[in-house]
Amino acid sequence: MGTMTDHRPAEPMNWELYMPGISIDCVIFGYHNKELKILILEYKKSGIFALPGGFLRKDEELKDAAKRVLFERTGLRDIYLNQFHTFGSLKRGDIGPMHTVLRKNNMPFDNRHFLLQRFISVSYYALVDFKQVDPVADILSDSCQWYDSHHLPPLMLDHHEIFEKALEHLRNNIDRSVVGLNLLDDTFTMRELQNLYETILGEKLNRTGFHRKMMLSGQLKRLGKKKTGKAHRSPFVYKFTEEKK
Amino acid sequence: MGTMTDHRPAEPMNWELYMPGISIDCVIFGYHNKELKILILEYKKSGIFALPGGFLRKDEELKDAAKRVLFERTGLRDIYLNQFHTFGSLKRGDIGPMHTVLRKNNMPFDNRHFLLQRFISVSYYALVDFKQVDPVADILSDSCQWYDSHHLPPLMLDHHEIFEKALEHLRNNIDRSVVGLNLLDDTFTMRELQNLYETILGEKLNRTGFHRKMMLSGQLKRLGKKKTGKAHRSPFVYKFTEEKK
DNA sequence: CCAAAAGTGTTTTGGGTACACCCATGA
DNA sequence: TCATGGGTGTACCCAAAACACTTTTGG
Repeated sequence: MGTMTDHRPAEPMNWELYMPGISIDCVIFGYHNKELKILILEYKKSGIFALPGGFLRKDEELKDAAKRVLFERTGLRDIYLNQFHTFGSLKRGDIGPMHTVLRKNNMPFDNRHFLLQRFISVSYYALVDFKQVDPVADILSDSCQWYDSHHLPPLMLDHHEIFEKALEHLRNNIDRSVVGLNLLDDTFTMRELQNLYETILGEKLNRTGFHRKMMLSGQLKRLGKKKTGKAHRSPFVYKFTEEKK
Repeated sequence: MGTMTDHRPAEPMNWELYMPGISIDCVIFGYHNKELKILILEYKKSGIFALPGGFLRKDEELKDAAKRVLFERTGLRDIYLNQFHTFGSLKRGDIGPMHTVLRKNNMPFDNRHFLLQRFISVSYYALVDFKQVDPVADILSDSCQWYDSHHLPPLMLDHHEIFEKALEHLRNNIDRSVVGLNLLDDTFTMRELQNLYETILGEKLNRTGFHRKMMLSGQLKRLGKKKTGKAHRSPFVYKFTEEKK
């Protein structure tokens, strides 16, 4: 769509309401066509790509801020959000890119502008339903869209490092979380679930072993058969016993 | 000892050099007499207990800041330091305790004092050699000492929650790190190493299984026998093959 | 010789992988 | 009936746990 909805800030931000020097960045994972997708936004007219991020309000819990940022960028609420690291590299203090953004947008600023300071980034990752996301650009960015994780545009500052660390955490925690819950349809075949796991982990898994492990985990409930129209036995479809978050 | 050494700041801090709103807290684990110890400092004349913490200089890498803070509080360098979480609860904005500290110390301040703002805390944990630590109080605190992790004093703000999360991370990562390297003497018996693991994990471990696993890990080198003076076979002593950090 | 703790060999178990085989389906 | 992919039983491997046994030491 691209239309501005009322919950998303259309007015210039009042920087006084925000904690200086602290940003929140989100690595938002989606899944489509056996590809792991990441949500990336592009700043207006500048050709600068970045993870969707935001800032911490002075009266706001850190976790709430992450949820709000995610909501403002994707319209999604109550998503599984995981804080995984805080980045504080001095390279983050490179004001070049943001300088460009402000200049290209004819926004007045001096060197003490809120956006031109050093930030440390408290970073979260989220798994969201690819199909339910309506990426909408905000006042500073003119595009917000999914990129295949293998073909990301060059990202500003250390955002690529942030993405890599998020992926590392996602891979390490894949067994402890119900990964498919937000990344697949309500019902899915075992092969579809396995494809998702293989995409995230970046490696092939044993088919029968995967099948057995998933069934023994108790996370799955088997429903009826699915007609594929293909020349082979029709697979069962499954759903997660846990409710969608 | 308690004497001020030259590397520790004796002068009032120049708050201009520091990032506002960002603190660094360290959960420093030691080990002694089958007890897990935590380093806690007490603010002068106020009866307020806190984790040793500090602030991030504007020109400083986050990780370097954590190392510096640890150094200033314990005199230890180059310790295994692990960032595990960033805490941002609004309760952290409770200025009561710090207000008390400043007042009791007759330090001039107004409500915009650096220490009286909301902080988010980037938190690290470290494993240090109990015996090599010379806890020295700094300008704001009048004691800095080890506490048994089961008998901590009431800690300010959310510091107890920080400690609990650090312990959780320590337990989860115990297999992936050479836990005893800084927590035991240079040489130790297998039983002493097992005692350490059991103390950290808070549960009994199988003796023979532990023995075998440790030997197979390749982390240990067996040295000579140790005379215990007890009425039983004398154990071997071991050391880590990896160098002390 | 006994008790206590250390060290080690043997057995059992359980999870993971590999492989074989059957099943269902449409061409 | 063949090819294809889904589901399941069986065999095997390896690491961890459980157990038994021996060794060493001081009393």
